[in-house]
Amino acid sequence: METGKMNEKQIQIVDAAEHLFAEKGFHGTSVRDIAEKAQVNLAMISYYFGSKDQLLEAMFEYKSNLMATQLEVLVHQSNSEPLEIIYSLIEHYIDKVLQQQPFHKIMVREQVVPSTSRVQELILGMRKRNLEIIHRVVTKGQVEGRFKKEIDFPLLMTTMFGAVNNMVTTQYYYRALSNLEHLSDEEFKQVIREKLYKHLKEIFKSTLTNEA
Amino acid sequence: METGKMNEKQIQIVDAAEHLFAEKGFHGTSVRDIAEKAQVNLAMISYYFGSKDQLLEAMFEYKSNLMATQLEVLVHQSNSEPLEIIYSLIEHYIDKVLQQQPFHKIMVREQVVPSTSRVQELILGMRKRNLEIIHRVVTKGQVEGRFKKEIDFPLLMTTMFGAVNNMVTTQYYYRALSNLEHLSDEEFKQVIREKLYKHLKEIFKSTLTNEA
Amino acid sequence: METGKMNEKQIQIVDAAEHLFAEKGFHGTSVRDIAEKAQVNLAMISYYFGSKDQLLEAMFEYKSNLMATQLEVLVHQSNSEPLEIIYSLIEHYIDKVLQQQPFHKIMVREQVVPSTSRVQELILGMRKRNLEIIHRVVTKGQVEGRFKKEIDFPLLMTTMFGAVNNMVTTQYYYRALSNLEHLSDEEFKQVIREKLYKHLKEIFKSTLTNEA
Amino acid sequence: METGKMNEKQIQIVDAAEHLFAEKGFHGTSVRDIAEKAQVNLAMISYYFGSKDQLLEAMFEYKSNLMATQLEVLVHQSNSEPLEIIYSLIEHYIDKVLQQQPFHKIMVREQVVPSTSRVQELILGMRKRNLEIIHRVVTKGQVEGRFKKEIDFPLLMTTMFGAVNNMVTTQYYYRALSNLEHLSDEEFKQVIREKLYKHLKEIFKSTLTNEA
DNA sequence: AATGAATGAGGTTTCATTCAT
DNA sequence: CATGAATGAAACCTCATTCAT
Repeated sequence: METGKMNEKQIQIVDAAEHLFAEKGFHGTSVRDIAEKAQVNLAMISYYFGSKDQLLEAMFEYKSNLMATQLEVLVHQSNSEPLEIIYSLIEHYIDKVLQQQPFHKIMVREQVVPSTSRVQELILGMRKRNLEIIHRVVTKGQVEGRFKKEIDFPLLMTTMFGAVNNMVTTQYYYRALSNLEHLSDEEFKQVIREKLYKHLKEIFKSTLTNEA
Repeated sequence: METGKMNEKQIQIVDAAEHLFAEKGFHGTSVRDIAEKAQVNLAMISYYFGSKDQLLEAMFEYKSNLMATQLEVLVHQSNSEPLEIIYSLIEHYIDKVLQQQPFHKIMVREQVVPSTSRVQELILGMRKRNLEIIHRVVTKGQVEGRFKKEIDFPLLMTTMFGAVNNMVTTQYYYRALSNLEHLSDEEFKQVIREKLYKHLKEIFKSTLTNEA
Repeated sequence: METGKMNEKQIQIVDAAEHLFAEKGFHGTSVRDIAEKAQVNLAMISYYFGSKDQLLEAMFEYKSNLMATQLEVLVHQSNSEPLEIIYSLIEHYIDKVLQQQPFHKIMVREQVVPSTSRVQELILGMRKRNLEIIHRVVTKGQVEGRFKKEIDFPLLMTTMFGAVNNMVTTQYYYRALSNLEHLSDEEFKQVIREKLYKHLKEIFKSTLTNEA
Repeated sequence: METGKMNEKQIQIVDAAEHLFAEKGFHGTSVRDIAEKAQVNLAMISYYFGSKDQLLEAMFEYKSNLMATQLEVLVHQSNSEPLEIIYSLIEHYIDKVLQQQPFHKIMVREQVVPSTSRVQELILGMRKRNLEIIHRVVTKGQVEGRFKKEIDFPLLMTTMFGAVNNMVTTQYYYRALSNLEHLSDEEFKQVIREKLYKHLKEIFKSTLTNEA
């Protein structure tokens, strides 16, 4: 399945699958469910994607391509301070996740298993790419003397990924515990976006620099 | 299923299920798999737990009780500074998660869906309990003038839960990215324990206090 | 399983089974249901009766003995006219069925299959005995010149059995169609008892004799 | 399941199920048995009917429609005497039952329980329809002064249903008791058809009219 | 290119029964 | 004598996939 070569029906299917996998998990979703939600003939899924597994793979190929595009641009465009670049990367990541919530829920579930499937390869690839990009910026900051010398990037990334993913996957709890049930979904999304911006920036700042 | 009233066979089953659910997900695991792994007759699972769903519930009841015990003790025993108490709570939480890794992987998966099942109730309950405990300590710190006045507890908790859970569920990636494959599982566990201790303490410190 | 040698627990079981078989059929009832209704340990059913099948057999032995007792007496005691004897036999049969409704419902279900099980043997035996008794009376009536010469007893019996059984098994429909829902169960029972008395006597009279 | 829209495979299944349910009862028959007898894949039964219960329902919808067709015609076509119309209705009913013996055996079993399932609804519907039709004819006879004024239709119907059903379900006994084992099945069917014709006509005549 | 029909495999659960005590 | 624990067999159903058209 070559990326970007999906026709309308295929996208319908992937979209339906995305929401269902996010909600009920891969195994908890039947191809029948997907066909129904996508308003597509049951056999079309095998016809287009070969199998349910391959549908998931295609989805990851498709989505990971959609996501990994502009990071490079972000880094190179800005000539500002390393911390500012980091900030914009953080914002970018949070935005992406909040835009692609269902897909991230799927990732949270599927990354649990360290199997060597195509899907895990893709996740690892995404992680690596993200890590390298931020690594370069951080190194730059270190060279410039603005960042600490000893920094555990993977751990910092884990913190960011973990905090954001946890917020997305457990927003229901967060909403209840913060008494934000009166907000619309969109308003609530804005609230957590801003909160995550601020919070993660502070964490990165205090972890990377010596400033308070 | 009353908690703490499990016999040996029941514990065998729950243990087997725990590992399989963690690895392959709830729907990805068949009761046959569980019976096989637990070396128990297939029908015994229904016999003891009624159904696969109820087995999961029983597991959550059982485990959540195992986990929620000593937090209170920790808080009340120590008469030291609020930050020290917080630190010990953080350590305690990290220890628990690292000890109960399979169970936490299950939680990560199952907490995704905001349904109103018994399981989600239990997760919410655990979260609430944890939140209240830390809330009290933080409030104490605020009253004593040691902590900032404006603190978003749920967000801070989300960060801790997220970072730790993400580390646990994606340790495979972390290990690869940090070039720690040469360590034994146990050594690696020690490493991330210490890293998480330090890292989260710093985050809490910088978030709660005005110190660097 | 010798008849009449049942202890209290066994009778409890048979009673429970009787009602459940009547309501849900033999196969539709599980031994668990029976044990529960009889408030008896599950294993006791196999223990006392050997198997579910044998429980049914024991029930039939027990019940058929209970039922077949006084018919002979009825015939011999009365020296009155044949038609009067027939009448009292009809009444006796109707009374028995109305008293033993659950058991008759079971019979209606179980007599459907012409297998050669012990149960069907018992049903056939009961039928034969009943037939012989009425046959003797009818023959007497014929000899005395009061009854027609050509009479199809089995058909007449079938009519009686069929009408009464159908009334018992479908009393729900009859009650609805006759607008008798306002009556209590006991009152309704009295009503259909009297109706069946009268109706069947008329049928027997017009079938057996030349009178209007 | 829309009536009359069954394809060949579906009819195969329903036919197989009909015979098995008649012989062994609904619960005594497994879907495996049905699939085997219908020479059809096991999964097709769920595929076409959803479940075993729904298969029974579909069967009842299908059969009850097959049966309820020409009664009206019978009544309206004949301009003859009420009693003659009644006679033709009786014959029609007996013919139907003898043609559809397996289905009637199922009805006898299933009508026992006064639950509010779809199946019982359908049985009640059939009964009501039949009752209304004969009711109109009887009323006509009463208006014309040919029939008695006080007649219990439901009871008379019960007698007819009961006698015919009992004959069908217990024909094995009847055959043995009447020494008709030497006849072929078809011959035996003819015999009981004629016997039931004659017998039920006499019963209706003597019940409805004042003639001998 | 697209699909309605069909299916083999495997899912969970319930069953009647037995066994050790 | 009685029973809680255990089990093999079979129940019904759903699954992902394929095939003929």
